[in-house]
Amino acid sequence: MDADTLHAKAGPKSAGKRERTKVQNRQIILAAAHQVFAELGYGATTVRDIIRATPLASGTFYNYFKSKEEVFQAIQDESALRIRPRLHEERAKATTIDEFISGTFQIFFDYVASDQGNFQAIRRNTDTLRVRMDTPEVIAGFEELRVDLERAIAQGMFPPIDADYLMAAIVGVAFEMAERMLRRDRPDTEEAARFATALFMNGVRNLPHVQGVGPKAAKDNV
Amino acid sequence: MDADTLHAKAGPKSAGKRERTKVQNRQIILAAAHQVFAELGYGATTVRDIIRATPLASGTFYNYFKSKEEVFQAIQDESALRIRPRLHEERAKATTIDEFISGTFQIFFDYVASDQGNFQAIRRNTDTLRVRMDTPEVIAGFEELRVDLERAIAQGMFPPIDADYLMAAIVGVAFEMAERMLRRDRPDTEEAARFATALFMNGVRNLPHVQGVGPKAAKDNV
Amino acid sequence: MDADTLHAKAGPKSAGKRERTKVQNRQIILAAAHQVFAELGYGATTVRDIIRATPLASGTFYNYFKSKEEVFQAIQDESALRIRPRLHEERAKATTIDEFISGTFQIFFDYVASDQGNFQAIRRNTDTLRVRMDTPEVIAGFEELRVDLERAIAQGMFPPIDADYLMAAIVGVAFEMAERMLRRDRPDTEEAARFATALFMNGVRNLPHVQGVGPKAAKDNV
Amino acid sequence: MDADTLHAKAGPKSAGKRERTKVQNRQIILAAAHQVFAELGYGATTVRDIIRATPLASGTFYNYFKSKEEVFQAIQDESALRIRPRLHEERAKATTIDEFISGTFQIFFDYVASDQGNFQAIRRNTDTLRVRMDTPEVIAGFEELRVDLERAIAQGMFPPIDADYLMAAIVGVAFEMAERMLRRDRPDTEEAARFATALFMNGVRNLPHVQGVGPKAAKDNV
DNA sequence: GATGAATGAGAATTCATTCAT
DNA sequence: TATGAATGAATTCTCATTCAT
Repeated sequence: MDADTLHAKAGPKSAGKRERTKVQNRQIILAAAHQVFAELGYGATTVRDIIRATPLASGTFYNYFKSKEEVFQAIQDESALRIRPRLHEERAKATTIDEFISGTFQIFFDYVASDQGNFQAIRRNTDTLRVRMDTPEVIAGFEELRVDLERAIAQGMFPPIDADYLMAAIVGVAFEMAERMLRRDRPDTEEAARFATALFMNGVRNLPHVQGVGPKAAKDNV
Repeated sequence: MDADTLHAKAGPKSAGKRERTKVQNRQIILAAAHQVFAELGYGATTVRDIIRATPLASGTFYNYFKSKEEVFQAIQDESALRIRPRLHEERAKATTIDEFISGTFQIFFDYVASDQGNFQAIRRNTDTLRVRMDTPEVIAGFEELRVDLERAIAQGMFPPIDADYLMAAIVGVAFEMAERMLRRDRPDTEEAARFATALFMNGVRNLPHVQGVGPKAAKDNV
Repeated sequence: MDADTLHAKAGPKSAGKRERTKVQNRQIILAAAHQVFAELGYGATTVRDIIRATPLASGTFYNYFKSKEEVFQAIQDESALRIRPRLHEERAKATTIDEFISGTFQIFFDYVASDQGNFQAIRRNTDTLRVRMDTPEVIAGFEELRVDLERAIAQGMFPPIDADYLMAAIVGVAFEMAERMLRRDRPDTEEAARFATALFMNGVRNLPHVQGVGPKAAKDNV
Repeated sequence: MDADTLHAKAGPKSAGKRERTKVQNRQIILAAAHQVFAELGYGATTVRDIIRATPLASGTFYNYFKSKEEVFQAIQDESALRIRPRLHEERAKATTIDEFISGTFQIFFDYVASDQGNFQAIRRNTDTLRVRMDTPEVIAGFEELRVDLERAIAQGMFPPIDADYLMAAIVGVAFEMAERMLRRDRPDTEEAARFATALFMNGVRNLPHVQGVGPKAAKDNV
């Protein structure tokens, strides 16, 4: 008999053991799925693999998700849900293009670096190079960026350019660079943000110079 | 023992028959795999799927390839052989960053827009549109880019920048913009290439201007 | 602890509440099972199906019944209680074979034609129409017939004929004709009962004559 | 190396070992399904049960049938296919109602008795009282009976009665009585045919009399 | 009593691969 | 070499039932 049982009437905040176990199990499954996706790649992992990485019974999985695709989408959604407010807030504060762009990349790379498991589960795949499912939350995140861009254009911060393509370019660079960044020995989010920002601000010819043609770590992991 | 086999023994003239059949079967399998990868994506396709898309018997598959991984590799090799000339020709002509970048995007967007079989747009659930990019051909194309990029830096055409990140940026923009482009009513590969090239050459502030805040087509297809 | 439970403890007046809920739940389960058996057929329905058709929790089911077999039995028992009066009334009035036979068919065809919920017509594949007869009520109905028939023979209303075969013949005709009847445009239970009764009373040569070789409706629905 | 291999070119009749094994396996599965349906009833048997009653691997089942329903239908079809010509031939020879009716029942009951496994598999069910799937062949058999009846009516052998209902009545009596007959200690097909014929010729009051109210065997098996 | 999540046995089905023909 | 049926491990998913709350 634990504390909760003793104080079952303490208030609405004590959700009850049942409720807590449910939330816990969902997290257990999501964490296990992370792990397995990151190890085997999305295409190669089976529901069994996920269950095996869990102390739960096979049937329990299906109390929470209908398929591995659904777990995957849940992971994506949670991710998008966590980062979206931060990105939006940062962009809202921006008064110049530079702030808008650099803020977006910095927040994104920081998030990715702090939540490696999540991002790697989504992006790193041994067999297929890219699997990205557009869950409602992810799409919403893209849309939010586009709306923010259109607002910035309307306000005159940006010139009247193709917001749809610019959104795509930002998203593409963010995701693809994030993946590369995580493969490096010591991911440096500021370096990545600086690179991306410089590219968007001044183009290829004004990117920061480096020693040699590229980082060693990258070569090993093509 | 079928007619072909019987003929093969009829005389020295048809001695090449067997050889030709072997080559043909290999091509049949590769073509089928090509098709199926494009439809289902590499991760989701099974050897059975490939065999089913073939007039051949299941056992025959194993006379040519050990697994779908091996077919994948073969397609990559063959497609690299086919794509390389186009890429090489274009990039070999490039003497400036501008030509290099614009050539790359133009080729890629043209390729995506024209090669229907490879880049089937598939709708998932209700509102999500994804484009299959995990196809041997595409991956080979990116590897090409990577190699060329490193060469260009080594030759001094590009400043000594982070080639790994630059490749990622190009790939990300290419991918993501391609998807957006395909959603538009009448995909305009030159417009897309112009946009991407301008971004990489001069940054956000010098992108081509448009009427209104964004193209109409994009709005319809969110 | 919900409102009902709280009320139950409010005072002596609602002391019967719990009892009433128990009876209600039993009825809820029986009604749901009734429905589901009619839809899926007895063989194909699972306990889960029954629970799903209920607002109750799965565990609750087992407070009332041990298995679907037990629910089946309970429905049979209850329906026998409900049907018996009608059957009894009709057959009790019968003093002749004719009345017995015609009463039986008339009741059965009326029952089938009227009780929509129980006798769902199901289409299999493309062209096959079947009528659900594997429902507790129907089975109970046939058992009734069997008992009554044996009683009638024992009472001397029928000659000492093979009751087992006669029961089989009546059941077979009832089943098969009922299905045919339901396929017709406007099922006419009296016509069907007249036909069956005439057959059993006087044989094929004295069946009611019709225009043409067969009813139009029947032809349309083969 | 068996005879077939040695004489592989003997002619089209020697189907080759592969072909023979295929036919054999199909028969093995059908026979096992018979057996299991008869033992457990259609509703309760699983594909696994059928496979278990077979020396074959689980996957092999699916080379032949997609589900237990399909096996069931195959059994029915084979059955119907075997008996239909005999029934038709007999009815074609008939010049009187009596011959038509008695021929039909006699052939049917003989067939059922000689092929008990088959019929029981189809009809005897512990859980649901009746499962009969109308496969194309079975439907064709019913239709054939109806056509024969309509022809007989047109020829004046039968009076102008409802052929559809009469067909249903004959089918119902045949199936239901057959089931009862098989449950008896020593199935007597002539007795059954006599009973059914007498019923259809002269009605209930002229059925053959028996000692007691019914056979002992029947009582045990209700 | 009511609840409904957990359980894990077991059912349906697919898979890659082999091998006799 | 081509064939394609056989294999049985592996996978997805459902089920009846239990039991802590």
